[in-house]
Amino acid sequence: MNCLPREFYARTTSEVARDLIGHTLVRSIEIGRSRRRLSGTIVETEAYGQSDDRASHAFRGQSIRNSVMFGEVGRAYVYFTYGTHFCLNVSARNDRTEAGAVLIRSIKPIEGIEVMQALRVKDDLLDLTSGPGKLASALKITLKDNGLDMTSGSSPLMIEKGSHPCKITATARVGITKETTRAWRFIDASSPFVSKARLSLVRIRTK
DNA sequence: CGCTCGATATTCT
DNA sequence: GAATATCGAGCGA
Repeated sequence: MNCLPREFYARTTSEVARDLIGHTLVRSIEIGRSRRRLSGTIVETEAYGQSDDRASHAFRGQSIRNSVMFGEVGRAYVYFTYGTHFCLNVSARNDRTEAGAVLIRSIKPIEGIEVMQALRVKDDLLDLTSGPGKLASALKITLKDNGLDMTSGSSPLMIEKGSHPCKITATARVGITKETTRAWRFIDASSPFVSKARLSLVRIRTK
């Protein structure tokens, strides 16, 4: 359909993370007997590598949890963390790398906003999907979605082509304690829908 | 506003 | 046992 093709994800994870900004995350869920389409524009991502990246889940090799990071690119890697939240990644890496993924941190809500508000039990648009845990909750993403093909138009979770913004900013990743100086977080700096990351951790470097 | 802290399950040491 | 790719309530200014 209109999905980003598999080849899009077969590149260096930081390039994929940067280029995902502006594309559209699309979610299809069942409510009773009908299907609802939820979507939003990706405005914030983070790249995670493997043996070169001590902050990556894949750093110590393959396990049950991170196996999607080692498999086919363009698939959903969902994990559970802090006992309460799910986070959505898409697997990506170039052909010289064993594993990698891009964490989708924030989207700007577009379609199915009232459904997201009900799932989040919150109305404020700026607080609806501005963070990886919030976004997963608003789109009803759980471990059941781990491994879904995000390049297929028939998948309940996919990424469609959007318009790439002209100005993207790279900053340090947030919420990690290792490799904190690497500028592998990418945001559409003009969007108010990026997460409110602790500013003290963010070193701005305009690209 | 901004900062601190507790929740809470899975993974890692 | 400790740490965790987080969030939101509660507090003080």
